[in-house]
Amino acid sequence: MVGIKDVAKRAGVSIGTVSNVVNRPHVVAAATRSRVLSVIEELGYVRDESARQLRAGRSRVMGLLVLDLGNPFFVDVVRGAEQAAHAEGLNIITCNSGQRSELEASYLAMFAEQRVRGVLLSPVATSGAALGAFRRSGTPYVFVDRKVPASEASSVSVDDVAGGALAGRHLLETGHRRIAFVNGPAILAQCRDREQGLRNALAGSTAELTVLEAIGLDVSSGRDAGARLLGMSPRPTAVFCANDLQALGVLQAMVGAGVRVPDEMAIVGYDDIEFAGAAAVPLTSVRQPARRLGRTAAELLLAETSDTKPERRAVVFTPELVVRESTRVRR
Amino acid sequence: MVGIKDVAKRAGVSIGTVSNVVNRPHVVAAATRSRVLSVIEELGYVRDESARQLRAGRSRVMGLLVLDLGNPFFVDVVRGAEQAAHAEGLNIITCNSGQRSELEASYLAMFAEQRVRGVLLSPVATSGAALGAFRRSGTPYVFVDRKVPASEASSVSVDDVAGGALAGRHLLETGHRRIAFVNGPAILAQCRDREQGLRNALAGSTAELTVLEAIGLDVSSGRDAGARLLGMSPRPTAVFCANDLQALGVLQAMVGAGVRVPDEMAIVGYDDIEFAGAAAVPLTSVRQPARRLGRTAAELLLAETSDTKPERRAVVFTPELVVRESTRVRR
DNA sequence: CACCCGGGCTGAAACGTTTCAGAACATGAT
DNA sequence: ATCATGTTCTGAAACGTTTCAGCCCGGGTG
Repeated sequence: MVGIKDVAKRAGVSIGTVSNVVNRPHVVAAATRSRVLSVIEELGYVRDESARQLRAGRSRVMGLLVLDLGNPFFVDVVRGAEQAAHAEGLNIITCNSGQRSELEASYLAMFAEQRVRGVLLSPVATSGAALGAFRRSGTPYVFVDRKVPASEASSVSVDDVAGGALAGRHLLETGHRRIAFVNGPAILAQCRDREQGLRNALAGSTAELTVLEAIGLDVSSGRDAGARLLGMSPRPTAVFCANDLQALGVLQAMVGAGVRVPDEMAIVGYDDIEFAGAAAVPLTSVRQPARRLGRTAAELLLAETSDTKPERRAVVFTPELVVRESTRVRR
Repeated sequence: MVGIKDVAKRAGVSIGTVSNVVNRPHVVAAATRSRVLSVIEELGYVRDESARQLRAGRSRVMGLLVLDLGNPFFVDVVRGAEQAAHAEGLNIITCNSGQRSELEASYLAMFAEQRVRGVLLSPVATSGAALGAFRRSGTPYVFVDRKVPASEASSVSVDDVAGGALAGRHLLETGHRRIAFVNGPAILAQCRDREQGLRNALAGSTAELTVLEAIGLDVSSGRDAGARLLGMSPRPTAVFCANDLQALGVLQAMVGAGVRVPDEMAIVGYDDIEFAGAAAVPLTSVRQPARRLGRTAAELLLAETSDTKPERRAVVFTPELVVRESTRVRR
C-alpha cells in the first residue's frame, strides 16, 4: 500500500511537504505542488484516514443509529441528517439496531471505539447499561425522535402526545364512538405518548377505547391486530395505529375480509410515510417532519462539537394531521 | 481522553500487559488480569480503533453502498449483509448513494481512506471515473445486484432478463395483448435487462408493447407513468413496472381514476417488497431474494479478504413470480 | 553593509495502539 | 550447583499521518 513516504521519495521532497500539498496547498510553491500532485496521481496514493485521525484527534464521520431501517420514516431521518452533515464536510455512517438492545450496545461501542465526532441516537430506551457505558465514553450524542431533559443531552423530537390527540379529536369529529388503538412495544416512549394523547382527546367524550397490543411496529403486526379487530363484537368503527406500517397491515386485513374502509372501519396511521398516501385506500396519518428531524439533530450535534459549546437544547416539533380517504366521511 | 497508558500507570503494569489483557487475556496471570480489568472499568477506558487499525493494518468494518435506501429491497440487502458480517465479528457501515454519481464517488473515496476491509457495491454504473479511481485504491469489493465478468470482480446478482421474461409470460398467459412497460433510468442495467426479458417473452406473440420511460424508480414516478397510461388510447390492459415502488404509484393512479385492477388494468411489479403484498390490491411481483443477495455478497467479500484467496465468482440467483390479486383472472 | 523578514522547505516528535524480543523469576530435572 | 523450561511481564519499535520549530536563501530596509 503506497504511503506518503513513497510519494515524498518519488517527488524528491520531504513528507512534510507532501502533507502540506494535500492539506494546505497554498503554503507550497506552485511548481513543487504540481509535481507532487502528479506523483500522487501516478502512484494512486490514498490518504490513510486512521493515521490522520490518530494524529488529528478528531474524526470526520458522524454516527447515526436508528431503530428500524425498514420503516421509511427513519430513512427520511437518515436523509435529513446526511444533508446537514455533508454541508459541513462530514460523512454519516448509518447503523440499524432493529430495536434490539444488544445490537444497539454493539454499535454504540463501535462508535465510541471509532471516536466518531458524535452520534445521533434513536434508542430503544433512554436508560440502561449500554447507554450508560456509552455516556461514560464521552462521545457527544443527540437523541433523535426522543425527548430527554436538556440537562442530560440535546434532543430533537416530535410531540407524540399532541399527535395522538390530533388523531383522537379527528375520529371524534368524524362521529366515531367505538375506537381501537393498535399499540407497539410499550418500551418505546413514542408508543406510550401516542396512547396518552389519544386518551386525553377522548377523555370527557362518550367514546369507548379498546387497546390492542401489537408485537412490533411493522406490517405483519398490523395484520395480526387487524385480524383481532375483525373478531371483536361489537366491532369498533375506527382504529388508530401507532405507526403507518401497522395501519397498512390493518388495512390489508380489512380489505381481505371485505370490510369497507372507511365506511365500516376508519383507519388513522402515524408518520405519513410515502406508502400511506400511495395505498389504494390512502391513509389518514399524523405527519412528522422526518427529514427536518434528522437535519436539526445533525445541526445540534455539529454545534455541540464546535469550539463554542452552546447550551443543550430539547427541540420539539409539532405534528400535523393529514386527512385522506381512510377516514373520509361519506354521505 | 483516557488511554492505555493511564490504565497501565494506575494498575502498576506496563502498557504491553494492558494490551495483552484486552487482546490475549490467557497470556496474563489471573491476578494481574482482574486488577487491570477493574482499572479499565474504573477509568472507563475505551480502545481507540484508529490507533489499533493503524498498527494492525486491517480494519474491522465493511462498507456497503446502496442505490436507494428508500427502496425496501435494498433495506433487505442491508439486513442480509449485516447478518453475514456480524457472524464474522465485522461491523457494516451503510451509505446511500441515492443514484447520484457524485455521492457514490464521495463515499467510495471515504471507504478507501478508511481502509475498510472491503466494500459491497451496488453502483450506478459499472464503469466511470469514480469507480476507476476506487479500483486503483486496491480496496476489495463485490458487486451487489449487478453482474460483471468474474475476471473483474466477484458479483452477486439476480437474473433480470429471466425476471422480465417471467412477467411477460405471465401476462401473455392471462390473456393480455396490449401491454405497457414502465421503465426506470436506462443507465441502470437492471432496467435494461428487465425490458429485454419482457421483449424476449413477447417475441413471437401477437402482443403489442408500449414502453413508458419514468424518471426514477420511486412511487411518484409510478404515479406519473400511471397518468400517462390513463391517457392512452387504446389503453393497454396490463402494465409491468421495473420495480414495486413504480407499480404502487401506477396502482394509486388507477384507483384514483376509478379504473379497476386487475379487471381493466393488470399490474405486475418487481422486487416483491413487503408493501407489494400489503397493498389493498396486492401486487403480483417478481421476487428477488434480497436478504440472500446481501448475505452471499458479504460472504464472498469475507472469503476474498481471507488468507486463502479463492477465485472470484459471479453468483446469479433466479427470480420467482409471485401471483396476487393485481393480475388475477376473474370469470 | 548589517539586519530583518518572509516564503519555502526539512526533520523530528507525537498520536495510541500492537507485537515481539528478551528480561526476570520460579520450577523441576540432572 | 547447573541447566533447561516455562510463565509472566517489560520496553521499545513500528504503523502513517500532521504539525511545528527551525534552516536556508533572496530581497527589502535602515
